[in-house]
This record gives sequence, C-alpha cells and structure tokens, in this order.
Amino acid sequence: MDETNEVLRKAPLFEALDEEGAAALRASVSEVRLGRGQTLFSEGDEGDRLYVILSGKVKLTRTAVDGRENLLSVLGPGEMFGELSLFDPRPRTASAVAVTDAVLAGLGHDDLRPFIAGQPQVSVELLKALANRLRRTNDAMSDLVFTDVPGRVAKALLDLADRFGKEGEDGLHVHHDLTQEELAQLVGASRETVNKALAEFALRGWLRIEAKAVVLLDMERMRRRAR
Amino acid sequence: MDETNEVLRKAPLFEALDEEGAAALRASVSEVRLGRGQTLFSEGDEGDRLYVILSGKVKLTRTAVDGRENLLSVLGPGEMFGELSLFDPRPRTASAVAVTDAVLAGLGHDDLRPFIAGQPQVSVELLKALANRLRRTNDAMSDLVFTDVPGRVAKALLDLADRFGKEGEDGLHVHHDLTQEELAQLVGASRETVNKALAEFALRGWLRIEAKAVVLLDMERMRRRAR
DNA sequence: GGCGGGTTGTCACCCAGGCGACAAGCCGAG
DNA sequence: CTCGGCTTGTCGCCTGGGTGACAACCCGCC
Repeated sequence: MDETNEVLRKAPLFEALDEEGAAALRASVSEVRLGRGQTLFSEGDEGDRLYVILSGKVKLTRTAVDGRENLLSVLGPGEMFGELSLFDPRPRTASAVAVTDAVLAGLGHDDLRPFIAGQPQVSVELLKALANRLRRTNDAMSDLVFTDVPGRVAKALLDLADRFGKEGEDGLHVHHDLTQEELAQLVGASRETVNKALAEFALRGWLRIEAKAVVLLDMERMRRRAR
Repeated sequence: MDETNEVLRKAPLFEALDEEGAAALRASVSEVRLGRGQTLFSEGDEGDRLYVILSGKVKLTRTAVDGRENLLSVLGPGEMFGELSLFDPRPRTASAVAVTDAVLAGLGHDDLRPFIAGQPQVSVELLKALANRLRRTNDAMSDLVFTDVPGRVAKALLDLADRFGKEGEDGLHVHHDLTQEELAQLVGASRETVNKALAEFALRGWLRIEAKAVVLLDMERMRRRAR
C-alpha cells in the first residue's frame, strides 16, 4: 500500500489536495488488480467509479455494432479514467481493458463529491484534465481527416514515446505493450496498413521493431513524417 | 439587455448560480456582436474569455498547415465555447467564426474564477459540459473510422435537427445555415461527396433540400442510415 | 437589369487503404 | 518437446471517396 500512496500522491488529482484531504480520500480508495486482457468495465455498464492507474497499462475501447473496435487511448501509471460518468450519470461509453497486468485505485462517485464541493482545487484539476483530453481528442479527429495512415502511426508512436519512452543506449525505447492490431485500432486503420507503415519506417532506419515495443532512432524524421 | 438576461439565465452555466451570484456575474459580462463570416478569435490567439451564444450561430474550426479546414462544431443560442483556455492557459486551438449574425456574452477568465471557487455548482456544471463534449467528440471519432460519408452526413443532420430543428407542417425544418462546403468540413469529407449524399437522400424522399437548410421528411429512415 | 463572386450539381480519373488469404514466427500450456 | 493459437509479414484485388474541372445557379451590388 506504500507504493499505492506513492503513485497516488503524484497523480494530479491528488496533488491538489491538502494533506488532510488526501489522507481522507485515500482511505476510501479500493485497490483493483487486473491480469492482462482482463476487462474492468464494459460499454453500457453502470459506472460510478473513477480509476487512477497505479501500475500497468489500460486501454479504453469502443465497439461498433458489427464488432469492430476502436481504441480511444492507452493509459499508464498516474493517469485517470472513468471520470465522465461522475458528472452525468450515464452508462459507460467505453470499455476498459488491461493491456498488461495492472493495479488500479478506484474512487467512488460518492467519496469524491465532498472534495469537489469542499476543495475547489480538485475541480480545477479535473477541469484541466478534461480540457486537456478534449484538446487531444480534437487533434486526433483532425488527424483522421487530414493525415494519412503512416503519418498517424508516426504521431501515435511519438505520443506513446512521450508517455512511456525510456532513453536507452541505442535510442528511445517505447514499450507500448500493444499488438499491431491494437495499434491499428488506435490510429483508425487496418492492421495490414499499420504493419506496412512500421516496416517502412524500420527500413528507413527511423526505428527498430521489437515485441510489443519499438525503439525510436530518428525522432526528427519521425516528427517530420507525422505532420 | 433584457434579451441577454433571458438567454443567459437559461444557459446551464448560470442556472447553477444563486440569484445573487448570477447578478454579479452578469455585471461582468461584455456583449459582442458579430456579422456573418466575422472571426471572433483565431487558432493561436491568446484567449482568456469564455463565450455564451445569445443569438445566432458560431462555428469552431481548425486549419491544417495546407489550409484545409475542419469544423469541430456548430453552436447555437445558449451554448458555450472557449472554456478550454480557462483551465490551462494555452493559446486557442480552434478559431471561432460567426455562421450567421450573432450576439455573444463574453466572460473573462478572472471574472469567472471566484465563482468556480465559491460555488461548487458552477464547476460541476462546467465539468458536465466538458464531459458531454468529450463523449460527443469520441462518438464523432468512432464515426470517422466506422461510418461512411453518407452515414456521417445523416448523423450530422440528425444532430443539427436535435438542436436547431423546428417542427413544421411538412416535416422537421433544420435551418443549419451551413454551406455544403461547411457541412463537408463538419463530417470530414469532400464537398462533392456530401452533395451526392444529400442528393441521394432527397431522391429517396427522406428529406428536401433548401437554401442552407433541409427539411427532414423521414427521420426513421435517416436514423437507420446513420448507424 | 446586368455582372461577378459564391454556391451547387455532376462529371471522369485515380489512388490510399480496406479486405481476404496465407505463410511463417513465436509463445505459453500441456 | 510439441502442438495450437496468437501475432506478424506480405500478397493482389477492389472500391470509397478525394481531386480537378466545368456548367448552371442564385443573390447582392453597381
């Protein structure tokens, strides 16, 4: 539970709280452990909890009527999701599935409300988070319209690099834990096309492909290709 | 200014305030009048105001490097925009342009802050609005990936109908005030394809096309085509 | 009432990228 | 060690829809 505190303290949502508030809130946290591939909640479920990722990665997906999937985002430690249903109590509009084994902190609707009312910093923090999300989503939309698949793949990799990248001897290691299929769903393209784009990048020496990871070798070129 | 109060009172953001707060906030409102086609602010501008539409319609657009445009949304009376820059003070990420002559109420950053701190209802209202926006944007994203252009056009029209439709003798009149070009930017397609889709719908008797408007005749079929 | 710029309707052409189909690897479970 | 099921690498075919190019409008303005 020490580790829990550690990550929680750094999560933006909690940073805003005074020590007393943070302690109180932590008391009402429930810890959830998920194995890779395990579903936390599904589209359409009733949901009244918000989650903060302590370790591991979680993907948020939407399923079309015909079963095809769309990946809204991949989140890692410190990031939060499931907050939408806090503000208007509608069913969940996306499913949450663990991409790797993961540990989450779950906060109930009702536990959180008093803090929103009592500590304006908390709502400001939430508003910031949502505003940010909205900007990113709008970016993604523009990309879907204007950028070709290789460009979107490049963008996605750079974004993943920002968040999960680790500087190594030979380049920036991005262990994204996604299959190419999932990567494809993330950028809104077919697996085949994503594969081709990756191969192309590798051929040009911009990156090296590893199992559920890539090593970025030429960020500059990647960035140029992305726009 | 009476009309101003009228619409403002009904805007969700203000509904949440007590009478006293609403009066105080209204005092710091500045009124802006725009002619059709006039730009309120542009991508990249510094922005510290939030706007509520009193009358008319405003479009939010993004421009790609090559000049192509993307229409994020069209907003009408009672709706709010420009709130993102309130929470993290980055430059505007979209431009706001009047689609028709319009009157807006502008609220400054600094005028609003005290209310967020003092009246939790206000921040809850803002959070709801953002959460909603986010859901809609996510929907739009899925549609870009999964739905073909005619489907997206149908969806867009139904959405516009929801917000701007007026029941008439012969069907639901949707005076959207958009050119086909703008409609195309809204659904992320070319003007030609949108035109073809509209013509197709008209041919099938699902709608009638009028200048900057359509009359929906068979909502059921439209809805079916949309999914 | 005639002119000019912004819309709309419709072509023909072309290509990015989806889809189906397989082969080859890789990995965890028995 | 071996088998079966994911995952990856690669085809070729086919089509939705973007692009360019006009002609016909429509409407406000001189």
